[in-house]
Amino acid sequence: MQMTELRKRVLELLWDGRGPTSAYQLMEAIKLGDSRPVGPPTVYRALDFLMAQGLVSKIESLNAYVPCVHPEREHDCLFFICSGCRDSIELEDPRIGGLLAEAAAILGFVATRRTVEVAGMCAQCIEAGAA
Amino acid sequence: MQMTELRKRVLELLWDGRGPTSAYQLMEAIKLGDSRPVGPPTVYRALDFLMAQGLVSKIESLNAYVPCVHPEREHDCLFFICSGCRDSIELEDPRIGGLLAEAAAILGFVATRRTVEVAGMCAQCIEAGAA
DNA sequence: TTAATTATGCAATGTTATAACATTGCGGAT
DNA sequence: ATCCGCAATGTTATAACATTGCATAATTAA
Repeated sequence: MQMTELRKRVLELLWDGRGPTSAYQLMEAIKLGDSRPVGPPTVYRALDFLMAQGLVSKIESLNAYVPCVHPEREHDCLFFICSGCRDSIELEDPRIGGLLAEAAAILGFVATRRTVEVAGMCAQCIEAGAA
Repeated sequence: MQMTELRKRVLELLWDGRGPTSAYQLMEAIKLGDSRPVGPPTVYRALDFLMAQGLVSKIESLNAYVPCVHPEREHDCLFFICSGCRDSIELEDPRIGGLLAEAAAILGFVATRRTVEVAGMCAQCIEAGAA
């Protein structure tokens, strides 16, 4: 289990990208770059690895991927996704995790993954008058 | 804007289904039933309508659809999705909506849609020893 | 009736993700 | 030295999910 060239490349592309990036966009970017082209499984495997390391999150409502802001910490990510600029804002709020844990406990449900996403429009895009 | 036969049929199938149902499963169910077969756009349009009415929610992390438990009320849905039985449990917790609204306000973000999903295993499946 | 709107049918295509199998390259054990 | 094991990647094909564009039918409004 190690950070190979390919995996590093995918992570860098995610950092460079402006907002959530789809697996196929990553493939395209790799093909255009210096590296040799890769197939879908290769990209998805790299993404799986990066997600397992907590370096990347998937935005389920977009089927796209973003680098995590706080790779070092355990992350209870919370995403705000702007339909104007297509970018996402990542926040942390332990209280939400707390409420979800509470609800899970009442149900006797053992949680393994959380998805909290809010779609809408960011302050800048509202300012800019994006409908 | 009305509840046509097709839309009613899709809603009934979602009610009858045990857990989140994909659009293609719905197509299959319609084909097997008495009605004449329909194509993907037809099913997706019916789902869009039902979601707009607040009768159905999409589970983003499954690409599948469930009927809403409280169609009448404004719904702040919160889904617990079991990887054992593939069923989902819908809850309401206004406090989560409150926290998300608070975070949005701080960002100046105008929210239009929320997705809160917790994956894991339900009490029954744990009991049954599903790994 | 006509015209406008809304709903559906249909074919093709686009997008996202995985299955199944083969290959490479590197480490250690015989 | 060679063989084996293993993680990573490559390759091909296909599964699964979703939309576009245009044509037709049904419903409503004037």
